[in-house]
Amino acid sequence: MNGSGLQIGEIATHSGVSVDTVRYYERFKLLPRAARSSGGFRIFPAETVERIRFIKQAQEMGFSLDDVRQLFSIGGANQCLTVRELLLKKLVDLESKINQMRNFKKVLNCHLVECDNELKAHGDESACPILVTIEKSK
Amino acid sequence: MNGSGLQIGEIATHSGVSVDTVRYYERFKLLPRAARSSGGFRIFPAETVERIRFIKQAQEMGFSLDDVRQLFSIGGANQCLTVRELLLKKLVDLESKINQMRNFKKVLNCHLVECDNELKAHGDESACPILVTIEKSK
DNA sequence: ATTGACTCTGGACTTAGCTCAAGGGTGTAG
DNA sequence: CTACACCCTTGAGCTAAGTCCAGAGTCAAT
Repeated sequence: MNGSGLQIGEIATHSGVSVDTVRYYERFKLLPRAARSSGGFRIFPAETVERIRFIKQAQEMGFSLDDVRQLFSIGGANQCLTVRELLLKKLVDLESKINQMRNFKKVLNCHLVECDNELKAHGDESACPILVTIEKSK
Repeated sequence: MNGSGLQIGEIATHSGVSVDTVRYYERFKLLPRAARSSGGFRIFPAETVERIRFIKQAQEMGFSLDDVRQLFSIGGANQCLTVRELLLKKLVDLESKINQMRNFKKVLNCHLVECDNELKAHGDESACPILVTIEKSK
């Protein structure tokens, strides 16, 4: 029963989420309501897999499902501006997040080095020096 | 009533969270149980503010409160290794996250440019080109 | 002694994003 | 025709990280 439509299970495994999640996304309008077989099974177009992957990626980047739906729910004219603003805002977020991360990475790295030195010097027995330092790290 | 102890409200405003959150953190063992006044009011040492800020920062970096508590809950010897592993894991996470973000930033930037061009070319009336492109973006 | 701002505890409620369960139907291979 | 994997809907439950509430007590100032 497979011209070029996929069942929910196939979609799920190919996109790396659970069938429940796929249904959830449909309910949540992140996916258009899928066509149904005569018996009521959902039949998805193959692109759905890509779409779900996109959703997941956006999510990782700090977009909420609501945000993503906004991106998708663009009808015709004029709303380009809305999308633009959303993207712009998220871009700024991403940039500052990246900077914060770089910083924090340094802090953690620093702790790691201390940790290693301590281990080398006194073995397992010594108290961890990280916590002392961690309190001071802005 | 202030030698060098702070009330919960002061802690809250100085560290930028709500009093409820401070109490929550105490219950959750992210803060040591605070001393109490004769009447039962919590009295915090000033460092608590820094500690809460650290928690918030770690959280931003993708640590869960549970992770943070692990960092804090180090007793004495030997657990240095545990902390080490946690930090190491988080560092790797951070790095891959940063890369993902760089990537996604490019994708979004690309969309923005298209969006702008479209607006310049056809004004508000044109359909947003982002969505077409977005579907294809891995 | 009264006011008004602040705090206490315990527990219920919230939001996002799933995840599970119950009870039943579908599709196909043997 | 029966087995078995898969699917359906509805609706409840879960986790994280708070947030809010009621009813009561505390503290400093007037």
